[in-house]
Amino acid sequence: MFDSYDRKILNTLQADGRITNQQLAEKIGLSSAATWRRVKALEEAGVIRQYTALLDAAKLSRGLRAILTVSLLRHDADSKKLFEDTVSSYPEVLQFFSITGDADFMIHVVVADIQSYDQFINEKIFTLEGVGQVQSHFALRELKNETTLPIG
Amino acid sequence: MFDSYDRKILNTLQADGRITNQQLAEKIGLSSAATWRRVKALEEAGVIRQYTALLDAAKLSRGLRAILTVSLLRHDADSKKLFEDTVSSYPEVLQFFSITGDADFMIHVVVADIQSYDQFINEKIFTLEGVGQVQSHFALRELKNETTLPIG
DNA sequence: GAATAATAGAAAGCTCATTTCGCGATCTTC
DNA sequence: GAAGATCGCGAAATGAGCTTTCTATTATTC
Repeated sequence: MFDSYDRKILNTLQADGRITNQQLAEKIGLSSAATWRRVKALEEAGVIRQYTALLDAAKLSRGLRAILTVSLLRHDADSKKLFEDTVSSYPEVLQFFSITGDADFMIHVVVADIQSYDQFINEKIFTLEGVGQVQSHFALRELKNETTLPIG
Repeated sequence: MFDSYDRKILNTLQADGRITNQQLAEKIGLSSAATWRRVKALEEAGVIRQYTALLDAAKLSRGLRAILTVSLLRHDADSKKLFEDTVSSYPEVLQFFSITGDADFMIHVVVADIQSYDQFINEKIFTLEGVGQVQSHFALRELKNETTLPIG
């Protein structure tokens, strides 16, 4: 599917999304034209979803990271859909998964401080219809926080 | 701390990390020279940590996302440090937090399939010294998976 | 309200992106 | 194993964008 050049391109772009095409070409050992065509093909195929700037949450007053697990009281399609759409729309929510295990959902939230968190959970979670068990965990330390997928 | 121009720059670069400086300048309403200086200052200050390409995990045979919670049997500094350094070094581990609650750590892992996960947890987690309770949750659906911080 | 410090924009030179073209390697079909 | 097709490469040219320097303008401080 992907050859060694593609893998090098993907790894390099994960490490530096703003590298110039020429530098990328030199790094992987192809001409700049060939490199450019491969990058465009990877974007076209959706392998590269997006380019983004990763920011420092603490420097932007978003120092508190919380992980919530939530169970719903009812599991009919409508209740679930409403819950999913509403939670997805919250900007404080960075990750939101439906998961296996005791809880139904895991929500990853970034806010300024514990006061903001209190406000978030009271106004934006507990007010939702059909919310059952909710557990909050706070990140004490970020030992690793990456987006870089290992490319095999 | 940050004025309206800085916030616009950060939001725009989060949405498109490879936008040209000229397009960015036009979008936020400053000259390209002024915009360029602000972007460099934000990079210098570490507000912008990194530019990266976000890839599609499924298209790269990394279709299984698991969340583990782990407790350690001993909590002396050396045991913890060894555990933290080792787990951080695993490429399958994208996020790794020390958290509040029953468990000590939360680990976010991306692998190809359930066989790879079995291999990962048996060879790379259970083999570590002092690992106690481990719980695995699997992501059934990714309802939201972003890196975009809300800028206030 | 004058002095000082920041910050803006214009212009210019330099770098880079993107396209077009032709070549060579590899695969397919007979 | 030869003819044709296909694919992907690199060279070169053009247009677009980056980065710096210089000057003007706008805030800030006393």
